Amino acid sequence: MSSFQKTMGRAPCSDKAIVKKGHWSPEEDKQLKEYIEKHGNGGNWISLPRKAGLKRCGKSCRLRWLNYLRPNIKHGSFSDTEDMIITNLYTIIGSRSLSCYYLNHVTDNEIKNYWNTNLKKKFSGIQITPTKRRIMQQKQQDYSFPSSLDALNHLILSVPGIESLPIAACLVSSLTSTDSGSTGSGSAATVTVEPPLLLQCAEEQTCNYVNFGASCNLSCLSSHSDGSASQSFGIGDEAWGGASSLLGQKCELMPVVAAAAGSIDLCFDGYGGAREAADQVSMYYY
DNA sequence: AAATGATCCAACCGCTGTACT
DNA sequence: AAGTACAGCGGTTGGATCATT
Repeated sequence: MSSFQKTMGRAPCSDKAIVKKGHWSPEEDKQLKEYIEKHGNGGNWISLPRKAGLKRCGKSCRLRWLNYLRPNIKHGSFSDTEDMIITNLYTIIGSRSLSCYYLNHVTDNEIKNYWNTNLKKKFSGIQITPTKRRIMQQKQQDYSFPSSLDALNHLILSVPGIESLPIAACLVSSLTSTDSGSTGSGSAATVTVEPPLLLQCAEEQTCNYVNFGASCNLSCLSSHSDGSASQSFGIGDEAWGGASSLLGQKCELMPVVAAAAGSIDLCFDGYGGAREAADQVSMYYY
């Protein structure tokens, strides 16, 4: 290390005269792998490439090791369950690293790429504001679950008649209330769903919704793609009237929901009732 | 078979946070 | 308190590959 680097901070990672960029060759991979397996990184990635005889910067070596060379890294397609976990955690928490925690042997970079190339399009137009995310994270702590996923799974499984988790992708939509009424008072909040969160079904079919209200009350409704509700009933004292308003007036089925017609579609709304409707977030499972 | 456009994904960039001196 | 090294993150890039014409 030069005296400059020793006194003034990290070595530059962009010295093009010295540092090679771009894809790694098999020889470089072998060199890096053998060195790390023999010596470890020594707690110093910056000096590693020099010691290993590589014309790469330390950061590049670190990424190559973490994302590709280290043992037990999985590459390839994701299962439905993994898809669900990634979607949930990436959407709710906004963290790819947390997804890594649940999906052993999958790198954050791979999750990020998978999200960007496969899932992002699926959920385009759906946005979680920092405020909403903060509320959800707070609620997650309130429930004392290690993750939002656990909290969701727990709540879903607590519903009578649901004995296994659906193979699910999670859609998140924001609901806005046109009044500040409380479901607890018996008045039904009027809820509108803002496009393009709900999209038109390709063909008429019936989907079954289960809405998890803020007080774990349920509304189970069936609707047609034209928006009409053919059945509506509540479970519990405070069935969320807003849901029927939603289905009766505005509901248009999401393509992914429609694709799963016949199965139960779960709408989780556990992060606040009509009182907090402006910050509500619902998750639709199929 | 060749050209073109779309998609995928490894790698890079720039930034922030944290631990340490 | 300030500087340094490193980890980690989100965003982006560009080459490789695939699909379509």
